[in-house]
Amino acid sequence: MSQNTSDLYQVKEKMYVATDCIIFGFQDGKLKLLVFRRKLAPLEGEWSLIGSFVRLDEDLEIAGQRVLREATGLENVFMQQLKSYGKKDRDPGYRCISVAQYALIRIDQYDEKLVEEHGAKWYEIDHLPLLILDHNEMVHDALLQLKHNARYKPIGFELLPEKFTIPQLQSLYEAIYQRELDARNFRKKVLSLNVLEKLDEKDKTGSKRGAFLYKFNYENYQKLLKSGYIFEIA
Amino acid sequence: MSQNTSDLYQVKEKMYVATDCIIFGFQDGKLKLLVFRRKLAPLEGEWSLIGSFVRLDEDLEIAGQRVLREATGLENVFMQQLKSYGKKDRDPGYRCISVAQYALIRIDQYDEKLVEEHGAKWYEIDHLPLLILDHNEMVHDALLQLKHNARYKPIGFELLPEKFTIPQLQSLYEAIYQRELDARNFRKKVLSLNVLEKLDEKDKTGSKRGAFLYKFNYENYQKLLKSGYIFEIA
DNA sequence: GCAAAAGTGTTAATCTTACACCCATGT
DNA sequence: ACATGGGTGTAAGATTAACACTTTTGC
Repeated sequence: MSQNTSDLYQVKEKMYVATDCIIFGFQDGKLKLLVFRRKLAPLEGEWSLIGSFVRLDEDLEIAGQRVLREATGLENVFMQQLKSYGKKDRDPGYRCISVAQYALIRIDQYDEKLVEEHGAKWYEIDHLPLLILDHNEMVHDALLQLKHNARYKPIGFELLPEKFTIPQLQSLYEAIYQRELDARNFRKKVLSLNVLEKLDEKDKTGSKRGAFLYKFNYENYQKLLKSGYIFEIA
Repeated sequence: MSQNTSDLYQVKEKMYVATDCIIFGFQDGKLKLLVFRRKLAPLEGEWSLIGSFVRLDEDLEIAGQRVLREATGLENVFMQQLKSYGKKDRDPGYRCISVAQYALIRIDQYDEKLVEEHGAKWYEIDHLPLLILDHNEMVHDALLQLKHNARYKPIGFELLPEKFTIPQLQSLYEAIYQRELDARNFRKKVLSLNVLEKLDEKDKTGSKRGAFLYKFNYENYQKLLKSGYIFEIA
């Protein structure tokens, strides 16, 4: 009976639902995180992940895409739910639960300009500033998840340009795993999966000799999955 | 400017936050799910996961433990967050986001009685009834997660009694993975991890000869982790 | 011509898989 | 004595890990 009473009581208790975005990028061989100066009190001016309250008339996933669009101008970005943070006192102002979602975006000149306009900054993942609330915890959890997921799913490619070289891909994985990989074994492994399509172009930015460019072939990846073979890098 | 206006507007929009529990158990060689008859309109009497609104003054994790306690009488149960479900129209009555958490519990006679008192029923995982809302989707996602996590973390033991035999453990993993395992290879693998402590007792319920009982040794598991060796079963 | 990154194979070690018979005991 | 599940080892195949030199080209 006391249970029922309390249940009825609780029915009235709505709370704020926010979504915060952990935005990863890759540039100059470094894994980077996009952080923002908070624009509202309390904690105005502190470093923070970008986030927003979820609207009553929008799906959670849509809210994440909206936040990203409003903050960076980017659309159709790879995004995946991490987990929800719901400690009762995680936000000092009011009771608020936050659904963290992480995004992988391709940094290029265009993006960088947009980002600057929005007052944001890319930080190297191992030189992050102190973030508000539980945002550092979110980043930590997201990085663990990224390390894990990049290994078993081809999500790393979301961080690279459409055309990339094998050394670039290796450098990305080294940044994610935070350890060095053997170039010969790495090349052998990724090529053996048959999901990379070799192009007739070379990228000369990385060396005088130039390295061949590749594209990720999604159809071949689907075939790989159907064959029962397990995608795994490192 | 229109962004700012809408942001301010949105600040007022709270919503219901619920948590739903996917409760797994293991009995008679089968992986089972605990489902409940919904007690409130709408959809009263339909099969459902057990859940509750999260209270303003309780952590998300605590809410999960409370739900489980109220529904089954069990305390200190293994529980882990799955993900949050936030489609805007997932609940026809009102806007509500649900944080799904999955629990692993040891079924025994005592538990079964409690469960019955609460009007719940254990269903085999591959003969589930139709559940309300997006609950079947939650179960599906939880099962995928369980398959994955049981492989890399010693959470399977949460489903077994404190003392168990190797054949029981194998049967559990077969139920989770939904495929048969080779008895010799399985035994070799789990014993090689050095996290099982062999007891001087035998369990005779499974055969005339009886099988030795083992206990999971958490300290040894910690040592295994520190050694850098990767826990993996199958 | 030299510095700098791209590209290429082999071997040993490890891990995984497949597979068949004897053991202990209750009936 | 027999039926039932418990317990044991080995060999072939697959995967991983370690390792060094040649190629190309801009300067």
